[in-house]
Amino acid sequence: MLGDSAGSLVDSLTLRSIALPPNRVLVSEGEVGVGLFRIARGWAYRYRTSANGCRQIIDFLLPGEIIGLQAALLGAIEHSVRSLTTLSASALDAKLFGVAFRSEPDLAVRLARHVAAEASRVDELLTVIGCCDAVERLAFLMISLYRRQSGRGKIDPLDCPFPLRRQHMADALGLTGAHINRTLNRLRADDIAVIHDHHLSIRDFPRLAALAGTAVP
Amino acid sequence: MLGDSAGSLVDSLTLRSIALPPNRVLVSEGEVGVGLFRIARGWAYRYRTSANGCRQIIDFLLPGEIIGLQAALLGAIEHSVRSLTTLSASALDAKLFGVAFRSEPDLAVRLARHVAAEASRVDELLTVIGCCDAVERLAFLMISLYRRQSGRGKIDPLDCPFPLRRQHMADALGLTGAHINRTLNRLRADDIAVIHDHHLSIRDFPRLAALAGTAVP
DNA sequence: CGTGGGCTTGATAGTCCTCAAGTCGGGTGG
DNA sequence: CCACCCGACTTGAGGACTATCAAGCCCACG
Repeated sequence: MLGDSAGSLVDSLTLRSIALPPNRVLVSEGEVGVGLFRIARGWAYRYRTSANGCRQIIDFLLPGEIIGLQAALLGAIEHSVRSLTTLSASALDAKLFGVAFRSEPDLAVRLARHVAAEASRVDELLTVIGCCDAVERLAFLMISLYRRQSGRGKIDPLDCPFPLRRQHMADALGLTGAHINRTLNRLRADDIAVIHDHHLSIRDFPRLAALAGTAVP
Repeated sequence: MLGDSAGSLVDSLTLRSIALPPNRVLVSEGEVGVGLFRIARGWAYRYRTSANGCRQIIDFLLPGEIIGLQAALLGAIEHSVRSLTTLSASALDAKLFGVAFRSEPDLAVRLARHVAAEASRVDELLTVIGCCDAVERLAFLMISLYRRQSGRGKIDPLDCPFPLRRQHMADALGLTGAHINRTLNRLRADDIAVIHDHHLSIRDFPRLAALAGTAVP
């Protein structure tokens, strides 16, 4: 997500590498010394826990992306982050900000753009949850994660890794695991898309895209 | 929302002032020459239209806040903005960014923080819509808009302007106008909060805050 | 081989939507 | 000044979608 030229500076601020098994906490809501990481391999997700105990997944984080930017800017952190798969990441020095904003305006712009792009994705998810039914929500999640992976090249056409459990999809889309299951069944019965063995196979891209409410490109 | 020292630079980049009646478009989804505004008086809101024609209000924008930051950072704009009330705002020069990020790191940080704060509000709204029922959603919206106004001082305790129509609340919370109405009735019957004549009166702050899932401070 | 977690499925119930009719108030034109 | 009209609000009845709860299944793992 960050361009090449930024890589060198980011690399120079790398403190240490970490490796995590799936489902471990990276950052916990309310922490003060906020962590800043860059994902090398694996997926993570960002979530909040509502007062009634229910979890809302806000965004998924893929390799190359940065964890904790929003938190570092705001000082306090309002969400938690967990590994979704086995994860390896590098911890970055928080003074990346001081450096970036003072002496590297291009990197600063890039970081700000990263925050804005993340925000735009959340806007989109909010719109889908607020406006769409279960089939459309699931279609959106599939198309969205498929595109984010294909954007980084080397993706089999119409097939990509999809490491989410039923419960992750449910918590991301404001549904229950049971209903996710029924909805997946419908998508499979209609021969639109199938999730099997942690892989997504898109059988009918145009129809899936139409359900997701996105253009076909 | 921006500190005083930033004001001078922001002011120096003011191009012209505009005034709008309620319910007018400021920025339209998909535009290229993106506008950047700072609200002087009145409220606006930011929304997206989903493929099925339904509208999702993503955030409300109050006096002092900046419209179009996310859009300016990303180049393309993914949402629309409308005036909620009579609105006056100043248009800012888009080269604010070039200037800010190159020669005014403090302002750059502040702008980035503004984007992050907006993003955090959207995260929160997403969590509420994904996890909570109608009463809790409405309570959240009330507390949230009450706090944003009281944060800027001079607010009658437990009473504040609330210029939203039923349909605005519905579109912000993923409900329908009819159900908003029934839910408002319940909050009034339980003597928790009342909306009357575009004003919100909080009758029982602790219970409203509990429903909203926020601490009482 | 037992155990636990994730997945699957059914029956039932609740929340919220849809649609439609009726009310109210403010603005406009005669 | 009054009649009219339109938009916003209100309320009811019925139905759709999704949640809840519970049970059974399967596989990986100890």
